[in-house]
Amino acid sequence: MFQCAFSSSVLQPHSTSCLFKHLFYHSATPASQKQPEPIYSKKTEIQRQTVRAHSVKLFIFSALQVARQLLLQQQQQQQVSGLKSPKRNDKQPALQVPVSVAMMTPQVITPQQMQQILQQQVLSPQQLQVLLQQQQALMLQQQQLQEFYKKQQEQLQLQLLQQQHAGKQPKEQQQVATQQLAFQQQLLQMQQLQQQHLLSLQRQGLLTIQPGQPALPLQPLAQGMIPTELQQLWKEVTSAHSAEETAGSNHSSLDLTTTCVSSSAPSKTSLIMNPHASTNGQLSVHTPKRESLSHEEHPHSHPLYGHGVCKWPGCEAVCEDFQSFLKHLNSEHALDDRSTAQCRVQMQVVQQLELQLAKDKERLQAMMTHLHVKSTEPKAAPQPLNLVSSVTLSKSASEASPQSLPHTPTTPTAPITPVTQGPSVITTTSMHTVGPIRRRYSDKYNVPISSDIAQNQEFYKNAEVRPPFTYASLIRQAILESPEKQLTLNEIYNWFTRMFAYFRRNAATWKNAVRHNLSLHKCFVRVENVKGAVWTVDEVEFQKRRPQKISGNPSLIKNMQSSHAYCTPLNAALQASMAENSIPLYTTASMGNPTLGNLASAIREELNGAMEHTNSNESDSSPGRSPMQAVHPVHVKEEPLDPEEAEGPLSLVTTANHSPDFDHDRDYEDEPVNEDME
DNA sequence: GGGGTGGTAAACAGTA
DNA sequence: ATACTGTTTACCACCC
Repeated sequence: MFQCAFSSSVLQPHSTSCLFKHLFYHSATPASQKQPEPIYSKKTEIQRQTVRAHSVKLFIFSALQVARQLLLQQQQQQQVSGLKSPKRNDKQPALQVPVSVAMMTPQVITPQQMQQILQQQVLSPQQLQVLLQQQQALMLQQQQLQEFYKKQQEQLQLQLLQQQHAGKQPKEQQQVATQQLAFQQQLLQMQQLQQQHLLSLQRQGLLTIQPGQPALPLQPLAQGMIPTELQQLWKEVTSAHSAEETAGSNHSSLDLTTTCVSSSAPSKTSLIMNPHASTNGQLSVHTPKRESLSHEEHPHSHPLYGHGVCKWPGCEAVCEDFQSFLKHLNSEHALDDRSTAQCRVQMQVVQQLELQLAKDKERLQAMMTHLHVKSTEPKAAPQPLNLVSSVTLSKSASEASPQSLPHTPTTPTAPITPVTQGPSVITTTSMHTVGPIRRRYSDKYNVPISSDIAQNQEFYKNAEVRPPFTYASLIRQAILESPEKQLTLNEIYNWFTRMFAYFRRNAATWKNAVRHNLSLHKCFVRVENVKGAVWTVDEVEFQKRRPQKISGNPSLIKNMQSSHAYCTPLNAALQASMAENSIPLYTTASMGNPTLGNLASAIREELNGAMEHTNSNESDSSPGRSPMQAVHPVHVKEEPLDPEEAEGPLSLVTTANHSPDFDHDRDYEDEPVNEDME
């Protein structure tokens, strides 16, 4: 603002280019890109402490207007009294001096003037302090610049004199001309930059310029520029800059002049995100000047304008052409509290999105790192199963997506069935639990392993989620999924690693557990084969122990038995059962709405076994085909991962809501009825 | 509190 | 000798 470039700058210009770079930097560099350089770190600090609020900004701006009037008088006095050296004024082209002086004499306010300001405008002590500090800095700066320009002028003068004395030396002439031209160009650039800020001010409503008013003099420098005009321009520039910086002080990426893509409608904020505006700061280069100049080349390049519609969030006003759009933008979306609030909202939105993006990136990186590590695991454990697992892993890696991570249970690849993913999606730490898990939730709560694995196949493959099933259930599933319904120990290992990312680590532990279970449970039968020993499943023995679990919920069994239709009653029973058992992991709060169908499948699967134990022959749910009819100890499943084919209970689920068909019942019905009645 | 179940660790033996 | 396979035991935890 008035503190801008010249205010506290300690610039020691050693060349005109340096000077103008400095100016250009302050005028063209968006607030979002500005780094707290020493030049104006003090300034920014003051800004942050004093002029952060918009109201304060406007207030100071008004004060600046007063100061500007005083400065105009001062400037005139300076011109009259001859601030410059008479020598320079003598032969120097008249146009250069005033311009340069104007350039070098920004709103330097004397303490007396400040007092006048105080008399006219009520300034708070803080504001006054700011102004005084600025004033001092400005005076310093002015002196430096004047000295600098003196030297420049003298140098030019000397060169001109040399030319005159030495006659026409085309080379030197050309050099001087080049210098002057460069200088003029730089000044012209400055004018353009000032014009940018004028336009910016216009857009922000801080400066009112009539359309027909030649407020943006673009005359060549040779035509001269009234110092007061330049001074005014400069003040506008600095004021505009202060506005920008003040507004941007809250957030590094906020540039009120350009990046205000905020949304008045919170629900639309994420959708309105302009891809161009999301470049975070790059748009800030899109200054009004460039708009005014470049939109003639690219008439519709404004990020807030497209397809004849104002893209200001929540606006969508139709603007026939770019000019009308600009008019609309300046009138409807001027710098006011509303727009500022919208920008702040958008700022927060962007912040959130950036945060989210950062998290997702980090997550992706972690996934890739993890998968990469896993892919190298076979080297450490050169086993056939690991080879297979590595192959599977590569596939999984290619399919891996951040959504598959357990942190994002709502994502597509995450387990669709909240029931089955309940224990899996709680936390990451829970998934990586190495210690003993005393209960396998799905086993306990009768979740069908086949359907769970089938539906959450990708999830289990990619996420190190411990499957909520006992080793016995998993082993059995692995064996039943095999074409021959028999697997070697190594093949079981292989299945574990292939199907579950969790079992790609701590191999010694879980393999020991697998062996332990194979030996411990009578349901696993070791069969000597030609190639060696294979393991099979004795479903009878396996089912013997399962009814125990559901026996704890006789009401559910009763409900099931009395139900002829599986849809609603089953779901109701399931919910009731959940309520009774107070299964926290299956609550909607933690996992979203559970898929009742899948829950029903869980119950159905378990009920198949339970009911077989209680009243297997009265399985009313399958009038045409009792579960026993579908029994086949070795059921070949070519597509074990297909939910419809993987296991009966799932089929029950999927079909139960449509028709009580048990064509696919083949899981627990495998065991003979007689043995179920045991 | 006891029994059943499940997970983990470990020892041990046999085998390739 | 080593790794794998298979058995067994022990301990602990959870649930009923």
